[in-house]
Amino acid sequence: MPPRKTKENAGSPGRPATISDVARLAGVSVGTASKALNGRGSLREETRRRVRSAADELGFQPNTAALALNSGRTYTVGMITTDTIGRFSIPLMTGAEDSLGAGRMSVFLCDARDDPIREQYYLRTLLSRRVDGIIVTGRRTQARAPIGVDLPVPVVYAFISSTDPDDCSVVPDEAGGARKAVDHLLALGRRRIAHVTGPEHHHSAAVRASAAVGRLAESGLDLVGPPLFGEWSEAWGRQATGILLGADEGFDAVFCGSDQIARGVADALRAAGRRVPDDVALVGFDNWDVMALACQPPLTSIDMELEGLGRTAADLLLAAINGQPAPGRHVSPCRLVLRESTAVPVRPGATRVEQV
Amino acid sequence: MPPRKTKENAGSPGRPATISDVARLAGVSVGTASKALNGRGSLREETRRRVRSAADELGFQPNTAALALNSGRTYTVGMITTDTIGRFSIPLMTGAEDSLGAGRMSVFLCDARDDPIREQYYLRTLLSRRVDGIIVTGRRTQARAPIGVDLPVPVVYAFISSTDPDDCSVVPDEAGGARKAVDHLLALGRRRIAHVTGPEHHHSAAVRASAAVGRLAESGLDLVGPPLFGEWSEAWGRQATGILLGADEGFDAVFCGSDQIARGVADALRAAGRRVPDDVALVGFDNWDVMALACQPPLTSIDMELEGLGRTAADLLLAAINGQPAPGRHVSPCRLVLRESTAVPVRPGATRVEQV
DNA sequence: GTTCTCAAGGCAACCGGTTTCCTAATTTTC
DNA sequence: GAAAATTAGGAAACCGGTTGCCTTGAGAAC
Repeated sequence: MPPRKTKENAGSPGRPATISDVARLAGVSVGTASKALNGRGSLREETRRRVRSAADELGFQPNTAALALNSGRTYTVGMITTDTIGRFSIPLMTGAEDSLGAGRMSVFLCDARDDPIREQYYLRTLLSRRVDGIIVTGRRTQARAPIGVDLPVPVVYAFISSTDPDDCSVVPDEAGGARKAVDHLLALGRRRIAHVTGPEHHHSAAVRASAAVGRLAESGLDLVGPPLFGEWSEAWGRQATGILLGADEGFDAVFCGSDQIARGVADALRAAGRRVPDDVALVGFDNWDVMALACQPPLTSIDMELEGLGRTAADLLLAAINGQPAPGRHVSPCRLVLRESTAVPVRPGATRVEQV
Repeated sequence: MPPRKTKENAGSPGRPATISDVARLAGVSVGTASKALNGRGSLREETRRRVRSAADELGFQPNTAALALNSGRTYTVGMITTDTIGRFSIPLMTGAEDSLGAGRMSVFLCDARDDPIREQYYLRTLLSRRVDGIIVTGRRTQARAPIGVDLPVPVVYAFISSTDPDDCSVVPDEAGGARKAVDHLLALGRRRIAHVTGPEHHHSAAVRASAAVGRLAESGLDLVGPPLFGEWSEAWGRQATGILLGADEGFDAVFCGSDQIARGVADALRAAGRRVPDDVALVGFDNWDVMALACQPPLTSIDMELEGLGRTAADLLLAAINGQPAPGRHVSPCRLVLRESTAVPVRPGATRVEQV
């Protein structure tokens, strides 16, 4: 007795069933089979049923290459991370993939590793595969040269942006996030705020620092000392704390350019006997759970909502594919996430208000 | 004057050039154009040149859907992460993508988010797209039910493994890694070793713990106290350290089930006045740079070489696609990475030997 | 009984390539 | 100078679907 073919393995693992197989089994022509399966043409209900059950029996799945060939659409998009896939790319990818999957699009993943040659190679590959659109992401928010000019498909930049203002980019409002951090500290009554952040030449560090300085100026205040530019590391956070503690000026809050730096600051403050948040309130940036939650105490931080950013980018791309492009920079707000590093000590009768 | 068409934007952004366009421009038939571009048939060198330059001028890239249709191969593989894309998936994906890209394969990314429905949906999608193969990854090393039976394409499981021993799986040798950690501590002369790790029901925690216990037993030693099962968090590391310090037995080393736990242990030890590595040597697991390097002191750890694992998985998949399947579990070794948390204090005349 | 109408479904072109087979032109051979 | 051999390149089938158009047959209208 030959092996019984079930619905699941029918035709497998040999060659996947084609519509000709279905048509033959149902006793109709391929054209009719196609119409039956897609609800086109005028067919008897009984015929449609026969074709459908034949398709089921064979486990028929239309070959998307064939569909692509005559629809001109592949229902496929490319996602190029210009630098290595990392902590920032993941939520972006997850969000984008989420929206695209809902639109029945599949995603080609391309990791260009900061190599322009790889990038162009992937671009050619994607175009050759006739993707319906491309999402470009990266680790840095700094604007970059467009990935190509006059491309035959729409492109959306997510997190990073394109230097061409007519390209569609979706970026987090880092400056707004920095202002929210400062506003929060001011609302807590802190007036002597220091800023420790990453390299001065790093776009995010520069933007966040100048936004923080700007907001303080609006309140007639100055930062305690200049912004301390260094590395995006805990070690730098610890080191910078030493600098702050050694200076003449006192401080009652530190706004950090990243959660890693903030955590280094927290550790160094604790080692020096300063209490967080009582003596020094602390705000980080990124809301990276691994850092923010493990920090002692857990860290108030600015969340760039990257997953939402990825979803927005995907939605804009889908719209562009459908002929509704939305060129330009789309700035999406950051969110302040409150934790104990800025918690106001609970006083009887006081109500804790979350501000966003 | 009409916009000058350059080599880059020729034909764009309208419709991408087809081989018919190339043929027409070169004044030959499509068949001849195809032969010229692929080095087939017998053509005059001058004709080939004419066709090639026409293709260049139009920026011609063959439509891969058409290629797929008559070669039966799509040069495409699917990568399904059964649970959310995370810290472990990234190096796996990077490694796999690396090997696959070298084989001119493109990668479809599918994030199943621990949802069996999504997983099956993605599987159907991939099969409909006629991928040449599938890589299944996940966050946990525990064996899982096969993603499908009698699939028409080869499947390789990476990091996770399939419960079907005939499926091809590539997994890290976690037990071997744990033994390397214990061996290292023993070689340093430590005899009173404790173990702090994740949840008891978590496969990795169980495997690593029992391998550590087993290796100690081979040396006639016991763990200090039972393995401390808890969470994969720094907080648990700190808490477990409290338990260890409160117990009667002394300890001179802690092997931790993860770098996060190890870092919690390091912080708690320091807070309690114990020196690392002088009083207590510390080994982590995962070699997660963010944790291992920021730890004070930097953490000796076990690296599962996930990127290599991803590459291996991809290589095995490519081999299977080319008719050379290698069924079964493929175990790949872990590597001990030495850092200061187990550094032997430098004595004059002593040479530091790295052991792997 | 003849013509008209309409439903049902087959035929074939098409999407963009590759490849096989065949023809026409040129060169070689005697 | 005619036959054979070789070369260059065109025509068409094919991959797996979709779709417009045409054919067929049955029932309705006259």
